[in-house]
Amino acid sequence: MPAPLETCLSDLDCASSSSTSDLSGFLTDEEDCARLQQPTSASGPPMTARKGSPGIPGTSDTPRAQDDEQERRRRRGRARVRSEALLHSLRRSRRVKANDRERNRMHNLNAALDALRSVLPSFPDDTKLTKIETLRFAYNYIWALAETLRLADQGLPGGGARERLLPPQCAPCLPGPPSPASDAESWGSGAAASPCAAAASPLSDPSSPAASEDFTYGPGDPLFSFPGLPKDLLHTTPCFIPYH
DNA sequence: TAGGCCATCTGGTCCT
DNA sequence: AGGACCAGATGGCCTA
Repeated sequence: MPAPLETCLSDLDCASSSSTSDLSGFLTDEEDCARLQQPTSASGPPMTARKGSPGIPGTSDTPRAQDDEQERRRRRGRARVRSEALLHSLRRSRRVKANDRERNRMHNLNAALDALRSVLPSFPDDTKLTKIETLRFAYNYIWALAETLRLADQGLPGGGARERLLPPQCAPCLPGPPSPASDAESWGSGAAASPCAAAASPLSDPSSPAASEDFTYGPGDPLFSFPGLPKDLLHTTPCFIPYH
């Protein structure tokens, strides 16, 4: 694992050549490095030209002391350029990795949406639902299915109502193994993670959005046409997701 | 050509 | 600290 960014940068605060010698790989072009430190190196001798001993205190105005001071400035400048390059490189590397994760996450989300589309009734023209249409349609579809079950359980004896009323497209909602069309991993391993788990609850609940008068579906709305469901049910159910 | 949809990048925030 | 999640920005593609 790479060292934390802050650690790397604090290591670079020191301008000595020994502390930066292992970072030269981050700069691909030493010439660029030298160019970027213009303020102190515009016309000075090369770094290796340093000769003689460090300046003696009290003699900093001698030509040799001035050369040493210039050399120290140049080294600090080079170290700063290297540290900025390292910072940029590490930030860039983390950004690229984060972008990759984000891309994967969105791909997984799209795969889940595709799985959802696959268990929804398809339209005759096979038009692919957009994301928002898929979510609204699924919401309405689940609501209508559960409402159908509720009415069927009220009016029909025995437990056959489900099998008779559920359209074949909703096989994953029936008890038993999940449909091959749905990727079990996309929904998680637990039963609660199943898309069918969400279908059961909100419909008979008086507090459900279904009971709200706020939303109504428009006549002929294609997203409210469910094959296999009683028409009179569809024409009396409120749509609690606004559809424009 | 405007508007809708989408993929991707990005920085911020939250969570483990 | 690193990953997940989120929302905003941006640009490409398509269609009416």
